[in-house]
Amino acid sequence: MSILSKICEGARKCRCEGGLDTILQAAAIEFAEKGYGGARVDVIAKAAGVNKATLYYQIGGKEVLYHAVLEQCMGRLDETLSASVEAAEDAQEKVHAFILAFADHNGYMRYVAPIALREVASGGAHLPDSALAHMGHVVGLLEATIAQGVDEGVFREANPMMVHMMIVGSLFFYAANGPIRERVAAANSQLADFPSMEEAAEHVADLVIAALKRGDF
Amino acid sequence: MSILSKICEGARKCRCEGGLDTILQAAAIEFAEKGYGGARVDVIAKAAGVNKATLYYQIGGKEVLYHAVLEQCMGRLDETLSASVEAAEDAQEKVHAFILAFADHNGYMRYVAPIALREVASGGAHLPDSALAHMGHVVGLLEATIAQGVDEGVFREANPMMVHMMIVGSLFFYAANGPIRERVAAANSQLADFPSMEEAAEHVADLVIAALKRGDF
Amino acid sequence: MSILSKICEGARKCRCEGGLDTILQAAAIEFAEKGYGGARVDVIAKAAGVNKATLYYQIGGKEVLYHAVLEQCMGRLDETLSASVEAAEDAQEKVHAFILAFADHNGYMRYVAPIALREVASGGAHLPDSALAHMGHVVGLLEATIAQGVDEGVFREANPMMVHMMIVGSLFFYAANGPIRERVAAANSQLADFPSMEEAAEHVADLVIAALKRGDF
Amino acid sequence: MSILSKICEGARKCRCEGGLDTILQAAAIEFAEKGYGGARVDVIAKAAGVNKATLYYQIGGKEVLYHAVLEQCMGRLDETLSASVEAAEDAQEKVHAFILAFADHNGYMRYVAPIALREVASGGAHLPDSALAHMGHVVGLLEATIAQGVDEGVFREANPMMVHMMIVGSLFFYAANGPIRERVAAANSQLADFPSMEEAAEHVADLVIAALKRGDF
DNA sequence: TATGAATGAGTGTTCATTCAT
DNA sequence: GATGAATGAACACTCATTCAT
Repeated sequence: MSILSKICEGARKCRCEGGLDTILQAAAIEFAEKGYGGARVDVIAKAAGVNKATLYYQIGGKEVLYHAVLEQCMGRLDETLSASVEAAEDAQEKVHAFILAFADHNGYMRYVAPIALREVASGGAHLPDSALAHMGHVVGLLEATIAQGVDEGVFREANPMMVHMMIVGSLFFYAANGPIRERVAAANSQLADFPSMEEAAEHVADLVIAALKRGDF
Repeated sequence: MSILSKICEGARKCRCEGGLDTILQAAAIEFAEKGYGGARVDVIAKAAGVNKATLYYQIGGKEVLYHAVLEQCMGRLDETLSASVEAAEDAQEKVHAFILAFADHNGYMRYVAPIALREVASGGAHLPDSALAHMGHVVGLLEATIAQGVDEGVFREANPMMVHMMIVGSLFFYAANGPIRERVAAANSQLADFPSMEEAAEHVADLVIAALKRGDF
Repeated sequence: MSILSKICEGARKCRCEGGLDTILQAAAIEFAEKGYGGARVDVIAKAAGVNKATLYYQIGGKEVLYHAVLEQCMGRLDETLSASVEAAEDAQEKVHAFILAFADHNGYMRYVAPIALREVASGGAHLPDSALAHMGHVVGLLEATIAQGVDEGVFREANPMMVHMMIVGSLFFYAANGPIRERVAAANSQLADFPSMEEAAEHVADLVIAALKRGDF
Repeated sequence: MSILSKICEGARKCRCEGGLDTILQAAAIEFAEKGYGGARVDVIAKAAGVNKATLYYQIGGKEVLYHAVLEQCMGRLDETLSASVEAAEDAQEKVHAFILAFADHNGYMRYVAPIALREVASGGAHLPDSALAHMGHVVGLLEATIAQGVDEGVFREANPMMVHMMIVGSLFFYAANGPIRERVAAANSQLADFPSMEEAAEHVADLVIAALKRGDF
């Protein structure tokens, strides 16, 4: 059973303002900003408007909280992507839909990107298996889509993991990079003009689709 | 004046085993693994084989240490890339050289990638201007190379920042992703076969060069 | 609002042995013995029988603790003196009461004197305004009493600050000087016989009253 | 042998800028301002313009340094007072000379007063016997002077230690109290007018002489 | 269920002192 | 004799976690 389910399980009726979700959201923001090691449980509790002891009572500790956040993020991402891909018809559209849905992600990207980048940076030190399963499922989506494209005769064979890395790496990086990009641009006005997240996603889509057609992976 | 120079300035000769560089290396590893907030000065000192007070005498504090690490990383990266690009002739070769040099980076990639990913994740919260300058210079390299390619008639106009994000995001992500990739693969044997860092870099190079030719940025 | 009130404010109920007052007392003793710079928070916590973290939770830090001690000392002194002076009838009796009450001070003198001497020595470096207000009030008491004496025709005009310095300086000094006095006396038996604190206060009272009558200030 | 002599002894030829006296002066200022516990050896060394290790080589440690400072202060005070008293003729003049010389003390009062107040506050915890001997000698001076006054028929019998406390306490306190006095006065303009150190000393002299005549000690 | 209070184990940093040259 | 570098032992303060109600 996943961590989130365990937390939400049965009798745990959280009467606190906003319930468990408020806590998870506050935690996501804090973990995104400071990383696991730099995040403070006090800060999360205060931001969520609950007593620290209540947080412990409801969730169980810093690590459990972090796992729950990761799982929720990955789960929602998985859902969103699955739905988007399923809604598209042919392989090329599916890839396009995957990339755009990923880049948008209902606005969650704002804290999912930093958390994911940090998680990658730590080699997945805190990544629970349940989150990993979602990741595997997403790569599986891509795999199936590529296979479909090969069947359709539009794509060549490609390593789905490699394609995934390319998409995800670029987009997470671009999503989180805003503040730094602006500082670089402030120092060099020639670089001051960069695309929005959505435009960037379109570029990535063009690139990836072209590469899939050419067999560059 | 840069932080590193300030630290090294004048006669401050470190008699400890291996000198300042040992400390910086140990710090790089610790910061890479745990992030700024999770890194412990004690651990760095012990790994470097120096007394914690010596570290403070030589460097001055956790934040200064982190800045020095960042600066050294970025500086070396800047140097390596500049040299590689300069050694190549035409624009296409320059881009190829840039990407491969970036991916290799004398083995430093192992801790540069995690540090960079975390720094991006925190919005550059701890990024000193001197490190930023190196980043700007690297983007400038790419800008000049693209312009040269346009002159040569092989590339179309492209936003250099966007190109940079694409390359750097993918490669840092791929470089740091090893452990997670393996866990995903362990759970799904169909995904078990992925390219080495060098091969991945070649893929990225192919992709980027093709996109520059087509004008996909 | 004063520091002490801030600390005691609202529901912060100290469940530890003896409550906040035990901590303040332990702190007073440590600060009296070692001074601000030499006092150790660990020692205070241990002496008060509370965990160091509890002390921080309840009070907030070394400087706040010191301020709270100062404020409590000055506040109690102010109260005691005000009451004693008010209880006396004519000006001469008031001065006498002031001096004797000051010297006794419910046994608090033991640590108030050292703390005050050190505070004076540091030029009031750590003296909070709230403590200063109490001091001002005490000098005001003296001022009013002298004015009353002038009205009564028993005293001549005098600088109240000067009178205050004289009384307070002598008595604090005498109160704290016990151990040194004894060492001097041990080396020179002719000096071995000195008055008790109460007798000393009587001497000071005689002196000061005589001087006020003659107009020596 | 006294600490100072031991330090200055024989072969120790201090080549550093200003020699031992610069160090002692810097130390006196630091100890006066921060107290023993709050004083920092680094600060003293830097203020004296010598290397910290040199200070240790020449003097031997924080406590020895403090003892040396105390001894020098007390020694100079003893000398000054002895000379002043000896130069006066009758007992009343001697007391007057004693008090004025004490208050002036060649400008050393500025740091002698704080140091002495703190030393008293700590019960003489760091007071070396050699410094105590000087104190005993000074009290002896007063004793002899009072005896002379009794012989001359102008004074009555008095406890010399008590007289000493009175004089020294008031004057040290007044000397060090400047900054606090001004803060009190700033808050209550009626108290804003106080005598100079010299005038204060005259007041004290009047008081003490009158008391000695009346037999108030 | 919810929470103010309490705490053991750190955490970055400083200090008096010593070492090696 | 003089000094830059090195260090063990603190030191003020914090944190994740638990307790008592």
